[in-house]
Amino acid sequence: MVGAVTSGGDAIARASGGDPTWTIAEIAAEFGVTHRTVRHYEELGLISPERRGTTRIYRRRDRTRLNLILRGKRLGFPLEQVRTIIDLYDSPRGKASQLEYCLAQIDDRRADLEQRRRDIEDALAELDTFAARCRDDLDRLR
Amino acid sequence: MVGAVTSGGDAIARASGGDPTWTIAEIAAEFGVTHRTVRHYEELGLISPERRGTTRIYRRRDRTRLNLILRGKRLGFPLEQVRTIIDLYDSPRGKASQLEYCLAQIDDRRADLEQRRRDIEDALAELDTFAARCRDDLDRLR
DNA sequence: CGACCGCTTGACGTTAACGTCAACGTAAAG
DNA sequence: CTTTACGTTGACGTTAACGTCAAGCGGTCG
Repeated sequence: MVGAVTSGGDAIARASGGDPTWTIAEIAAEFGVTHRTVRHYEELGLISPERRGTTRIYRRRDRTRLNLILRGKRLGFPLEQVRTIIDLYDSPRGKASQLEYCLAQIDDRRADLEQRRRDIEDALAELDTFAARCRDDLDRLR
Repeated sequence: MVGAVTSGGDAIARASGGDPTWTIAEIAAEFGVTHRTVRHYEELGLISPERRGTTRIYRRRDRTRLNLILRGKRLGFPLEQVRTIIDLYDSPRGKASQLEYCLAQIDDRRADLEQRRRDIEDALAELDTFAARCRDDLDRLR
């Protein structure tokens, strides 16, 4: 075994010289999903790990994407929409027209996220007033 | 036609004396969903409109619930989870034990919503730095 | 009175996001 | 060299959230 490994039950970095890689099982376990889920994301083109022969090899880039995907899911975005934002993040931005398109897309996403933020603020505010009423009622019962 | 109606293409309040009611078509149109969707929510027990004979009659209470449902959907909550929060809002709160249960539930929901808010803040922050980089690149192209 | 409109119920279809199962390859371990 | 563990490709199953007919009922308009 080579290389300084921080260990601790985590997935272990392979390829002593290069950057660390992970197997599908390690990735799945670490992100709290099944290997089927990971494969599903690949089928949809959300991630595209390298192959050593037929075996999938995951790198940092894939982990970054998985984080984006799972956050998107927590936020309730459909995977297709998650794809558009991932594609946005590594779309070609060489030409001015492409950059302007990116900026436009970003504005769209911003608007969407801010709508959700408002919804969340509203929901939290309602919960708070409801909780206050509950506490009042509880106090009055004593 | 009786009663002060603000009109304007909106659904019109019926039942001159009592409180306003709406048909399923009006409700659906106003909330931007299909009547099938409204019926689906009823099948899941999320709303339970009155009946005049066989026809559904929607009141303010149903509209409140529909607002909760649709906001829950925008936030990506499954309808079953939406139901739990709706049920929470009009659950019995006469006894202290019930009020304490409510407060506990509220804390759960709060935690969930705050996680989502963090996710959204993160996503917005990333979008912002990405947008800044895009604008930089764009400036440098001139 | 017939036609039409809106409402209702039932039942089957569809899409997204996986779950699950079978069958196979391969590489290290006994 | 066989067993065992992990990985891979299909392919079909499942659940949620509706969509989409089909068929029937009840008022009202001409």
